[in-house]
Amino acid sequence: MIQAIDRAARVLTSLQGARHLGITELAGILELPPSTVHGIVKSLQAHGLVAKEPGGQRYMLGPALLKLSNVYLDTLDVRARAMRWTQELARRTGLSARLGAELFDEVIIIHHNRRPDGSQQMLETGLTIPSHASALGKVLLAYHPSAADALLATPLRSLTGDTITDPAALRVQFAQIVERALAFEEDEAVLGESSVAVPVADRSGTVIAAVSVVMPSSEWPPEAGVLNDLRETARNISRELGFTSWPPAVSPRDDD
Amino acid sequence: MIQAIDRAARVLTSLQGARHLGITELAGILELPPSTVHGIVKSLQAHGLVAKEPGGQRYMLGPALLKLSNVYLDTLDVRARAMRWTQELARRTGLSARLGAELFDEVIIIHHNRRPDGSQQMLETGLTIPSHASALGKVLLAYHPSAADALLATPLRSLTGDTITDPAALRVQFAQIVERALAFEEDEAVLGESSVAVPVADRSGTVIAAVSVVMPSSEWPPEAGVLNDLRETARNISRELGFTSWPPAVSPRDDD
DNA sequence: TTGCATATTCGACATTGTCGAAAAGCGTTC
DNA sequence: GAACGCTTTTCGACAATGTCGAATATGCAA
Repeated sequence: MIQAIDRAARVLTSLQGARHLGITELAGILELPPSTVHGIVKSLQAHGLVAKEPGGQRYMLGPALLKLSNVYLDTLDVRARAMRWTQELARRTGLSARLGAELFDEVIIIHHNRRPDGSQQMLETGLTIPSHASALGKVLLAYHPSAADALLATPLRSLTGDTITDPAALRVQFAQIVERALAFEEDEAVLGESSVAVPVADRSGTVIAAVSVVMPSSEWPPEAGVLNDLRETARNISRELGFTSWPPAVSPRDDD
Repeated sequence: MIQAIDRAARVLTSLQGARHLGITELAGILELPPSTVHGIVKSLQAHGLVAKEPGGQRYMLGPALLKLSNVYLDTLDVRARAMRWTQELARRTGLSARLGAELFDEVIIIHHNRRPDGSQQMLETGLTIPSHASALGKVLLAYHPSAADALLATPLRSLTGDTITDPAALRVQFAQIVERALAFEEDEAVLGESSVAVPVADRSGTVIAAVSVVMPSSEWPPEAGVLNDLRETARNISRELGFTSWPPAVSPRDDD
């Protein structure tokens, strides 16, 4: 691990949390001398990864990140394949559909279809949810034991009163998830919101993403038709990616 | 400029261009030994800025960029203020509206409202356009002379047959743009598409963004009403940002 | 204007990244 | 099915590079 790059990435992460920070504040967070931090920030700024806030002496994240992330989304094969299927899923179920991928101990939403009723809904692409509190995340963890082991070895944060933070309880769920290729979550991330998720596998059989539908907890549990639509969606996407032997199995991974 | 960070950023830029690259390919592009590149890529990967492509030995941009860029958009004060005004602009004019900011020699679209007719339109947020070929970009250059000087000192790329690549011609336009607080572009970026843009200034009077409406070239030129709506929009956003003495003037900048 | 806090510059030092060489994987060909 | 060639990955000595203290400049507040 190259120190300078590690520090640069930590600068970005700090700005991700705090939005606007001066050199001294950053130096405090990173426990480094201000002059060192200054050199790092200037280097990032030269590439547009960090920008000086207009009319201030503090720094914020830079526009180059937006361009990079746009290309990132374009690069994702799963996303391109999944889009038409999730749209159909949202249409058939009348619910909002999400496609999520693993980002360390969180799930990041890489595509989203609003529920068709047209109610005002925010743009969710790019949002992250702690894996243990979401159906998407539980799917990804269930099929990625080494990540699950690492996560369960740390204390888990509770987001609502209903978030499951007990490692043993989660392990039981993971086993059931793999067995049924289906994960649930009731009010565990957001009160009043529940979801169901299924795995998406690529040609090698590795689970690389998950699809979910989100519904008001008042409509819980989902009808059997919804579960079938969801399963079909994941199956269709996986098939497009070259995976045919549904359901997927837990596969050992390199993790490198 | 810290060398390691510069190299890391160049890795990201290379992946932005090529989507998928192996260590050897990257080493070729950056003109560095593969072992050096490997160290850099691994460091970026540890922070999710780069990821190994599923089932391959090449690398691509990573999901952490999406999270960072989402926070970037959230931190932009202009964007938050502008959204309701551009929506109104799109509604009144029946055209698609854009909000753009400077990213080196390009404009990056930080917000977008589709034209209300509901035709299928792609998501433009995050797209970049060479500044000299867009109305948004020409506004930003006209109010940022040092950037304009730097850009005009380099050869300009032609995107369509109508792209203006002559520095002298552009300088003439810049003068007119500042005078009228209005920039035009006819088929200069995309054939069949033309646009008009106006500056957005912050409390200090610095032009930090631009708003535009895009229309089919067949509807060119825009009616006076459109120009008025556009001007009003920019004025309202600027006022929300604390700038009152419309129109903005070219202001000297630190550029640091 | 003065004073304080923060950002920025500079340069000597030694920590840190670099890069050649060697090893390990992977895919492909014969 | 085994051996080749290509690419990725590991390792460690060297010196180039980043680091950080001190000094300076800048900006904000009183």
